[in-house]
Amino acid sequence: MGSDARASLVAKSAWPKLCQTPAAGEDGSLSIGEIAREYGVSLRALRFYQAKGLLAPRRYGRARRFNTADCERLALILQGKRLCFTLTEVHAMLAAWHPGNCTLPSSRKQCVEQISLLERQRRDLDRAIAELRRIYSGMFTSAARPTETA
Amino acid sequence: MGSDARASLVAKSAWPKLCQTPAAGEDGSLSIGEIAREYGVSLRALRFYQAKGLLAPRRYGRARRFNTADCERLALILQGKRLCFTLTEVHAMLAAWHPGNCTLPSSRKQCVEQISLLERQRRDLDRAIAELRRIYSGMFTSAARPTETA
DNA sequence: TTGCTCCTCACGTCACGTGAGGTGGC
DNA sequence: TTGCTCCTCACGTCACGTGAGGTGGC
Repeated sequence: MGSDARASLVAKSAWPKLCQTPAAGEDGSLSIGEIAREYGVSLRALRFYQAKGLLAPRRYGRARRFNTADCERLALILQGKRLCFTLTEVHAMLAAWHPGNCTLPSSRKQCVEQISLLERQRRDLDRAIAELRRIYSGMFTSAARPTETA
Repeated sequence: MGSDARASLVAKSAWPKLCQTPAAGEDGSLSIGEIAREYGVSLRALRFYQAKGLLAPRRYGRARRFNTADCERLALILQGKRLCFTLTEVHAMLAAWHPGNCTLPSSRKQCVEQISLLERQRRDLDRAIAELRRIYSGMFTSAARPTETA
């Protein structure tokens, strides 16, 4: 292991032109695989968030490196998704976001409107569940044993 | 109006080769515009359901005509959507559906599984709403007036 | 040479929305 | 000629999933 570490240092002191990837944990940054595991998201999702301008990891050659600020942004993105905001909305909120703010939605209006949107969705869900339960019950009454529901 | 109706009858008795569209209501069938208005769906949605094999209206030339059976199928499709089934699921349920059955899901298993899916979604919605309310409340305590929530 | 991790296209999914450009009968 | 209704492509939206084909270091 000791000779391996030394070999790594040697390689670092003579960085090749096309591959300047820091070794894992060397500068506290994470590879795409590491941040994916850490936050429970797919590699594809991370690349997609970057393509949409939500994340902007550093590049070392072609490889991505996510630092602490990137991790914080990802946490905010995932909070936004949990709260059912679209990525377009998350993008706008991140643009208006300032350090020290630990939650994504920054205005009362955003909260109120999202709450009423989600409450409407919940009512639709409640109706669907109630209708499914009625149908389920009807399957017993219309079946061979008409007294089963009694 | 009388002469209009007669003209329509004349036209019917000498149907042109490329346009055999029956006049509105003449055979009880509906044009795409009529069924769209009747059921509150878009023309695009109706064409999409047809492309997916969920509807199969008759053709008179290029125009579509929806008869009573098509209307019944559309009602079932819309019920399936209200119950949050995917169109793929609706397609399979329609294939297994037999006349006299007035609801779409035909097995208890389908009902039970859909109910548990929707209940899971409702729990996620509940959590999101609760989190948004906490954030909203926090905006008052962390703002200029710290006693506002008391 | 094999295995692992990373990369970039690029098409697929889901349920349509939205033009574009054309037809047909009053 | 205008207005209405219908038509067929075909690309756009949303948030990724899923290969395909290639690279780089151990």
